[in-house]
Amino acid sequence: MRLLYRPLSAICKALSDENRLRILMAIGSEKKSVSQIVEELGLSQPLVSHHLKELRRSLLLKVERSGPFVYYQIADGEVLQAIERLNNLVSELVKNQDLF
Amino acid sequence: MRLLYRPLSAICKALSDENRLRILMAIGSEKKSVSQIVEELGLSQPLVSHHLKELRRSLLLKVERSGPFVYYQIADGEVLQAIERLNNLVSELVKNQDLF
DNA sequence: TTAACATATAAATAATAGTTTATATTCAGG
DNA sequence: CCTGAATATAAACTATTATTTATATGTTAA
Repeated sequence: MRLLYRPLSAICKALSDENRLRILMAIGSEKKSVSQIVEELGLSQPLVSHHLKELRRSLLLKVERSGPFVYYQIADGEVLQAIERLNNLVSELVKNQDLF
Repeated sequence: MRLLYRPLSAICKALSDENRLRILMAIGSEKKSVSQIVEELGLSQPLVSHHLKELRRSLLLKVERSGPFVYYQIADGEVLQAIERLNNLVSELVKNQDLF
C-alpha cells in the first residue's frame, strides 16, 4: 500500500487538535454558521474562524455564504466515518494498553 | 457518537508527522530494530528513537528487547487498517477538492 | 450612508514539536 | 573488566502552532 505521506500527515494534523475535533462533531449533523459554533463550543470567534480555516485548508470542510452568515459543513460523509473508526481504534488501544 | 477527544487527538498527532508515518509503514510488515529503521529510512538514530518513543507513548507501538537490539512492532493490526482508510479518505478529498 | 452584526485577518505571545549534536546507558564478546 | 555496538536521553536550536487581542472587511437594515 502506497501512502500519500504529505497530504495524509496534513489531514492527521488537522484532526490532532481537540477544538478542531469538537468543531467537526458540532458541524457533523448539519451545516452551521461560525457564530453557532462559537456559542455551542464556548470558544472565541477568532479562534473558531482560525480553526475553520485550517479544516478547510485540509479539505475537511466546505463553505457556503448566505447573507452575512458563513456556513461550514463537512466536505464528505466519509470524514465522520473515518473519525469514528479512529475513535474505535483509540478505545481498543487504551483498553489493551496494559496487557503486555 | 461520543468521542474520546483527548486520546483521539493524541493519536492523530502521532500520525501527523511524515517521518512517523514512514516508520509505521516500515514496521508494518514485521518488527524491526532501531538500526534497521534508521538504515531503511535514512534518518538519524536519535531522531528515529525520538519518534519511536512518541509512537509508543501513543500506544501505536510495542517494544521488545532482544540482546542489544530493541525491536518495535505495531501494537494492533487495526492500526495499519486505520492508516489505510485515512489514506483512502485523503485520496477522495484530493480528488474531489475542485468539484465545488 | 450609517449603524450593527457576522466573519476574517493581523499582530503578538505562549506553548509545543521536530531536528541536530553531544553524551549517556545498556548489552555482548573478548 | 573493558571495548564496541545498539539504543536512549539531554541540551540546544529552530520551526510550527494555538490562543488572545485588536482591527478590518463585508453585509443587512434603518
